[in-house]
Order: sequence, then structure tokens, then C-alpha cells
Amino acid sequence: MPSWEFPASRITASRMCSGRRSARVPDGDGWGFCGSVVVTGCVKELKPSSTRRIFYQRIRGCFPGAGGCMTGVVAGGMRRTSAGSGRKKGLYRRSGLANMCASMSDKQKNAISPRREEDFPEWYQQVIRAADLAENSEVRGCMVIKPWGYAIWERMQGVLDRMFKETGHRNAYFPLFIPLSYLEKEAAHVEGFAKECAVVTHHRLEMKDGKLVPAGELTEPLVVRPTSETIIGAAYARWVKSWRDLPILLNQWANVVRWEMRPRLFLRTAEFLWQEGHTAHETREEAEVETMKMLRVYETFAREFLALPVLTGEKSESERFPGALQTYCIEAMVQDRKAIQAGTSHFLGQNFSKASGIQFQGRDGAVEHAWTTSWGVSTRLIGTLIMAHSDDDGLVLPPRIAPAHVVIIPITPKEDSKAAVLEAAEALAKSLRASTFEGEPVSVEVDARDIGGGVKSWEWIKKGVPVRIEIGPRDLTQGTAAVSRRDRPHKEKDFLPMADIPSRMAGILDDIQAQLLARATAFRETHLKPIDSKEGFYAFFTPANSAKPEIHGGFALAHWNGTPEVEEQIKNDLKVTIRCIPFEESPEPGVCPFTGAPSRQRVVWAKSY
RNA sequence: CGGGGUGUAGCUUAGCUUGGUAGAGCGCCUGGUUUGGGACCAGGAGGUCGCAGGUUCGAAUCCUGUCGCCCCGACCA
Repeated sequence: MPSWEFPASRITASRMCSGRRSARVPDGDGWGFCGSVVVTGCVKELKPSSTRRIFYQRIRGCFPGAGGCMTGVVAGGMRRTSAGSGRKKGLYRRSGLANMCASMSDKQKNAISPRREEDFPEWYQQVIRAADLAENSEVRGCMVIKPWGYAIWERMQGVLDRMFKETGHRNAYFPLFIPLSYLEKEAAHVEGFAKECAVVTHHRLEMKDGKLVPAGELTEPLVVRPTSETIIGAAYARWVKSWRDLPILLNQWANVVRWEMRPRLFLRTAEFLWQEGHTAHETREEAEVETMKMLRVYETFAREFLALPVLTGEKSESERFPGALQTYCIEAMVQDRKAIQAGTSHFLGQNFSKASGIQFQGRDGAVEHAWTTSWGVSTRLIGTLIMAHSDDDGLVLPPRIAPAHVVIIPITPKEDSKAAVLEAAEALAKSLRASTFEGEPVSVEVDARDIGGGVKSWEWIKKGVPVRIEIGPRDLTQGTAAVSRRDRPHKEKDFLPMADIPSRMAGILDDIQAQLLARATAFRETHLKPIDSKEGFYAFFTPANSAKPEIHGGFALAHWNGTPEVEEQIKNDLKVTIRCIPFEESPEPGVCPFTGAPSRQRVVWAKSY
């Protein structure tokens, strides 16, 4: 086996025009390498104006024993060999080529390639793939949520559902299809959702020339729900007659469809899973209290279970839910310092009750419109979780939301001790399951598959299981087991007395949970900055390398004159928006750095998902 | 919708300029050796080269059309 030497520092990740993951090296010759590197096509022109045409060239080397292929891009002199109309295969051909090879001494240090700082969006996709959470479906924008990903969602559902019940809500289910006319009822709502609706126009298929074609056109098209305010509003209108019928406090777990232009797994998909709470109240105050109460539920859930410190506040007018009077949000910062709206709670006023005719006779006998709210979180929380905590070895799950707390990996190098090791592993699993964490039995997986121990460990690292326990023959004689934590470097392991492990597990899990929250909080604090000048603001949000922006920026706390025009300008200039107007006990007045106009308080600005 | 790319096995892809039996690595299967951190050896399965026409004795390769996907923009609680 040859050894692989390469100046790894000179490779940086680059998103090529083909969209494939690559590595980039400076052009030049003479980088020695040994082994087979397969050169494929040219993908990007480097210096079109140079006398010698230089291109980045995508290369791919397959290295025996590397456990995978390496991709890279190398610059070399290229020539264009053919052109013409139509599809061009083999447009570019290799003529000169700088030698290159990826550093194999650097291989497998991390499970995920590229690393976060190299290419955050690509890293995100690779984490999902490595942890086996989900994959893209054949229908653009839709995803298949695989068992491990769905298990996380089920955990979220379980906790949230309990919290909703504790706050007096019950579950119900409303139809997927909404009559087109319902959506027309609320003007702002139409405006907000019309552009991304899937519409059902037929109810039958007929065979024509061997092809199935839609037939049986509907008299009124049906919209696949992008959200359910209108159809639930229609039901509430039927149900509410008297003030005694109020409040109605319902939630539904459902899928919704919004035809997104640019889907990303979990973050923005055409179809996604969520819960939507819809309540109707007798008074404005009651509805406002409800809106805020559910925001607090989300905030608590994010902090206590997902280990996500979230900012809470109100959305500016331009970010408000279409049809709402006020939209409140929880806003998280993820590791590329961007903001992500992780949940929203809307005070809808009487807009929807007027649109749907939710009327009741009040205590004074007068007919009034109900006051409604809606609030929701979605599978986007999974994406948020991934981007907030995961590292270059894959997913990192907070124990309180992890589908499994512990995985036990029996190490069975010798046939004669194998049975004893497996038995010990099962015994430990049993006693662990008898112990509790947060009032629930500790959930344990025993991975007894007959494959290499290293492979097995890495699989669970990538899946983000909080605690791994290895048990081998040596442990049997010593009465110990090797305990590793996902929040610590993967090589680190504590040999704990096996008998102590069940009683200590809850403490370990608690500590991991706390560490993740502390880490995420410290990260956010580091990248949350008060900014008072326009120059400082623009500098904060301008990457040093505009061609391939590095991770930069964060949350800027800046004053604002309160007008949408300023927001619009900033958005156009920097792609930065107001994420929320934080709730302030005592707002600090100041001066809008963009206009010089007076400002009531600082607001949170950031780039966002 | 505009601009730019791309399509060969589950994944990453070679082959195309110059037409002649479709190759590789990873992954997968089988057997053996292994196993305390991403194993090795041997054997094996897997491809109507996106689709449809055309040129040709012969097309992954040339031509025409078409579809999908990716990136940038527009758009987006």
C-alpha cells in the first residue's frame, strides 16, 4: 500500500457548477501523487482571460482501503475540443493536468465530508445521508423520511402532544382538500399562499392510447391544504353558536403542501409534516393570551428538549403570517450563524372568523365574531436540530429527543468468549432499561450484528446516539465497559464499572443534554452583536470571499425606524432580514443607523433559512 | 420563468473529440481470515448507457428532438 501525501491545507471545498461536491486546489504542476486518480471532465473555467486556458478539473480517485472514493478538482491547462448546438458530451478534454491526490493521511478523521466550515449546505445533506434520516423522493421537493428520521419526529410529537394536552388542547383531524372558494375568503391569506398551492382538478383516470389521463373534472378545484385556517374556520363556524361554545382548543397533526421552488430536506419541502393548533375565543385578550402561551410552549420545548436556545419575539409586518394581526416566533441560530424560524404562533384577530363566519351570541346577547389563533411547528425542527448540534462526524442528538439513548456494541473478537460478551451486553441492556431518564425507561439498542466493531461504532456516531457502550472480553474479566459520549471526541472513552452504569446513566444523559444547550447558547452569544452603524452592519454581513462565502455574520441587534422600506433595502443589499422584534421589558430607544430616524428598540437582523 | 450545467450499475464515475463485444472503485451477496475505532483475501450478482427519432453494416459515442435533475437568479410564514 503506497502512502498518500498531499498538502491538505491547499484543498478547499468548492461547490462546482455541476453541483457536485469537490475539492479545489490551486493550479500548478508537480504535486506528486501515487495511485490511481481518475480524471473526468472539466467543470469550471478558472481564468478565462489567461493566455493559457486554465480550468478546474473534477477528478475522482479510488483508493484501495480508503473505504470510499475521494473527489477533488484540479486545475490544469485545458482545451476546448468541440462545440456546437444541442447537447454536448465531452465538451472538454484533458490535455494538461496538474498532479494531485487527496491526502490519505487525512482520510477518515471525520465521518462527514465536507466539513462544516468547508461547505455548510453540503455538510448538512451529508449528515442526513450518513445518519440515514431521509432522502429525496422522485417527486421534486418531497422527501422520504426514513425510520431513524421519523423516530426523531415521533419523539417530538410525543413531547409536544403531551404539552398541548397539558395546556387544554385536544386533537382532531380536518380534510386534506380545501375548496378553492375557502381560500379566497381572506385577502391577505390568498396573497400569501396562492403562488404555492397544489390544486386537484380531476377525480378519475382514464386509459387513452395506453396512457392514463386525468378525467372527470371537478366543478370546483380543490386545494391541497397549505395550512388549514380556512377549512377549520368553516367547521368552527358550524360549531359555535354561543359564548358557551368557546373556547375551542384544537390541534391537528397533519401533512401540508406548499409548492416550493427550492426545496431542501427538512428545511423546505413541498410536503411536510407538522402540527397546527387552531383556537377560537370569546375575547381578544383570551386569544392573545393563548397566542403567547403557545409561543412559550414552543420556547420551552426547544430549550428543554432540543437543547436549542431560541429568541422569541414578534415578526415585522413583512414577515407576518398572511392574514394574521401578529405573528410571534421562536428563532434559532444554527452553526453557519444563520437564523431559522423554528416555530410560530399567530394572533389572527377576527380576520378569519369574519372570513369564515365564526359568530356567537355573547353574554350580553349581541352577536360577535370569535377571536382566533393558530400555531405550528414542523419537520423543519429536525433540520434545525441537525444544523444546530451536529458535527463533522454526523448527527448529534440531545438525549431528551434521541430515539435511543444508549447503544451497546459487543466486541466479539474471539469465538470462545463471544457468547459471554453477548450475554453481558444483554444483561447490561436489561438493567439500563430498568433505570429511568426524565421519568422514562432508558432506551437501549444492542447492536449484535456480526460486522467489524469500528464500522459499527461509526454508524452510531453518525446517527447521533448520545451514549455508546462497548463491551469486550477484557471488560468481562475486569467488570467494566467503555462508555463514550457523543458530545465528546469520538476516541474518548471511560471505562466504568459495569454495575455502576445503570445508576449513572441518567446523570450522564443529563450532562450531555446540558452540554449541548450550553454549547449552543455560547455559540449564539458569541455571534450576537449590537451594531450601531450602517458601515458596521454591512461589514458584519459581508463575507470576505464573495465567490464562495465563508461562514460569517450572525445575529445583529440594531435599531430600526420601523418601516418596511428599510427592511426591503437591507434585504436587497445583504439578504438580511429582521428575524424578530424581541420582547423587551424596557426597550432601549436609539437611532436607526440606516435612516437616522428615531427607533423604539433594537431588533434582530440575520440571514435566514 | 431567465441564465448555466448535467444524465452510463445502489453511489462516484471511465469510455464520447476519432462509431466496432460497456470498464473501474465503493457498496451489495457467498466463503474464509478478522474484529477494543472506518479490515483483508478469493469468488459472485448487478447496466435496454434518461427517452424518442435519424445517420450507419454497426451508435453510450455523430445528428435532431424531448424529458429529468443540479447550480445561479427570480420567488418563498
